[in-house]
Amino acid sequence: MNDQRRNGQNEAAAGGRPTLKTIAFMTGLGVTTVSRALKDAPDIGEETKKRVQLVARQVGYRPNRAGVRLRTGKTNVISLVLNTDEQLMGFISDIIYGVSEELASSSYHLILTPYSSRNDPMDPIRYVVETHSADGVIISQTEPNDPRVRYLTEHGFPFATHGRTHTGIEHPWHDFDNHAFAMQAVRALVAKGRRRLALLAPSPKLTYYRHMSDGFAEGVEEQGCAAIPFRDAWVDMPVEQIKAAATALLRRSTPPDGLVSGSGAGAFALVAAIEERGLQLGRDIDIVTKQSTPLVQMFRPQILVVNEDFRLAGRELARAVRASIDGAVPASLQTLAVPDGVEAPRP
Amino acid sequence: MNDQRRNGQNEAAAGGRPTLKTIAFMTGLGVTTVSRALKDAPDIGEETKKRVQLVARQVGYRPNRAGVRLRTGKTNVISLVLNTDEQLMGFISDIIYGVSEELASSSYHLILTPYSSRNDPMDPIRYVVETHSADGVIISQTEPNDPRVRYLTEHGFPFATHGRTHTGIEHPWHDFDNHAFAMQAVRALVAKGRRRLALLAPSPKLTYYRHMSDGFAEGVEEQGCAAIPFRDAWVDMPVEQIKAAATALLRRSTPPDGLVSGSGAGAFALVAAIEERGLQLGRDIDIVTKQSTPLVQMFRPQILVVNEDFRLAGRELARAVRASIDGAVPASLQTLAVPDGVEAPRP
DNA sequence: CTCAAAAACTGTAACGTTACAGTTTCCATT
DNA sequence: AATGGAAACTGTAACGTTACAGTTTTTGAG
Repeated sequence: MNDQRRNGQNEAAAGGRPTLKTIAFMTGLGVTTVSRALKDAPDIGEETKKRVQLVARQVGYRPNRAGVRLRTGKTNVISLVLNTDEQLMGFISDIIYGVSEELASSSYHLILTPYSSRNDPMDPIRYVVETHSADGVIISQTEPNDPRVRYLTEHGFPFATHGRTHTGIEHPWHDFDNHAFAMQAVRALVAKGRRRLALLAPSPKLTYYRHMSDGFAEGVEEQGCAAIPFRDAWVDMPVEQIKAAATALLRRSTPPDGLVSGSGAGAFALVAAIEERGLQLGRDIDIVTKQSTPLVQMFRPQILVVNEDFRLAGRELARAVRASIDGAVPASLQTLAVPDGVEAPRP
Repeated sequence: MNDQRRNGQNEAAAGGRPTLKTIAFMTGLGVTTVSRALKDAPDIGEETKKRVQLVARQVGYRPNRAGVRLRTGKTNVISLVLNTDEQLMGFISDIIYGVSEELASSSYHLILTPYSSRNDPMDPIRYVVETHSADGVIISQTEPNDPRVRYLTEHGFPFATHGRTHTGIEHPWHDFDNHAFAMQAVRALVAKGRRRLALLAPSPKLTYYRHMSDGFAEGVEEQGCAAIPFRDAWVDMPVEQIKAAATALLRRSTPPDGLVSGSGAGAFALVAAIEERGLQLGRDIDIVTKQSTPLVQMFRPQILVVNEDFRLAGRELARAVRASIDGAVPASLQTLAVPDGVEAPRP
């Protein structure tokens, strides 16, 4: 009698989506048992586990995220922190897709935490940590002495960065080997007979500026050719400005005959400046550029390209934060994508 | 005595982040009163509200999302459903940024729900509805008879679409006026003396294929010029294929002298095909293209462009879902972005 | 001064989950 | 037959919030 009344209350659950209570009622087990059976706990009988899991599947049980989160504190969310000011960062979508791919088979949801350069880049980081709105974060545009890395480390908050730092902190990261890229680029240009090279590098405040510049310098030294400074132009500025700077560069008394572009978009600006000046790609001058989509290459087959796989970056970053959340040591979560080499001009 | 012991228990809250209990303890009020004071309920005294809100600010109180979500069922999340197969959908990042901008000032978080064309596009939609992992969804790549729109409507689940449908269902949407775009493009080309026009349209399965094609046809009729079919090529296929199709088109006995491209990336393929054929842009042939970044235009100043603002689209979509969640009627949540007109070639 | 009604405030329960501390059942030893 | 212990299962409480149904206090009318 008493039991019947108790069970009667459970019928309430029949209305919405199934909960542990629903399954407990259907199997005649306790809620705790059901919970433990579903997570394959050792103190539940094999027979029972099978039965519970079967019923759970039949009724389409999905754990209520709010319940889990409230009880355990685990959000099952990974936050990707993005700077929304970037205009030409088309590859960002590839990173996002890569992260998504990796998280698809997990229980994690991906949330985007945007910020504008007009505000403090620390704001979104502090927000996530303070409100614990995610279990881990992915950040990009890392700087040599990145305060976000310090903050996250100090707070023991799991994260992974796209790009390394010089903080002296061992933290999870994924990076493209821009040093190798620049060296390969220089070698390829020299092999084509170019002797006066210039590099369109990223903004000096970013870590990979150093890597790319150093690689370039090392390549130039190794090959014994001339490096012509590409002043006041970075890959992350508006293409019009890059083009203007490139035009100025080409007007010098000793213009470069080989250019290296640190981004796919930058290459367009360089090509535009070159052709406007009446020079011919492949004859008067050559370009090696990074590319993430075959846009430039299809357009100007003479261009030399090195592929950078941003989907891979997204996957690696997601994997790294996930492992970091699970307690892996940072030093084991650092991956460097080595470029395949310079792709020859298309026929 | 009894009271003292009770309050003593509250000290536990001092450890982590502040909760309603913390504020209740600090102000000597009940938890309920604090909760109501913070949401400006009418049955709380002005004096008390001020005091509570002050303390809340001082201790940096932020409502626990899991608590709210568990109790009220509201997730404070909006899901953006994305097809991760698209390679060249660089503008997707602009939509994302637009959505972010609009949600930044609200309590909503943005979560990304990806899917691959290899699976059923309904999967992510069903997932969100069944698990109630968001309060509303934004979907793109709408088709005339989109099953997702039917499903969401039937389930009374708030959503907004990027692109209209022909379902006969009044639902929230934002769209770019591709009909107007195509007509403007035709007029601009005719004004330049072009008489044989071809359109690089989107995939026929998408709703806006109709809009753009109809606009093109109407323009051609109005201007009394010839429409040359652009066979087997759509803006959403790999650029190499577009280029190949364009090359074939230009080899016809009566090739077009004016091209309309439904996407910025497509324009690159067209320019490549044109120049490879030895034709000169602005002299032998003209192109009108949609663009979201000034890449093409900077590169080939002769090109005619119509701007499409994807950030705006993101903002409008976010606004629409939000309003839809708040119960606004769908018919009031439909916005059409009318193109500014064709931008003249740059000097 | 009384009393009704309005204003201001509060305790309890519940959302769905899991950690913890049991309790019951069953079996192998003595 | 008693007993110790392992195996299998369960109830309670708590995470932080809010709806609901109160209770206390204040106010104003008579």
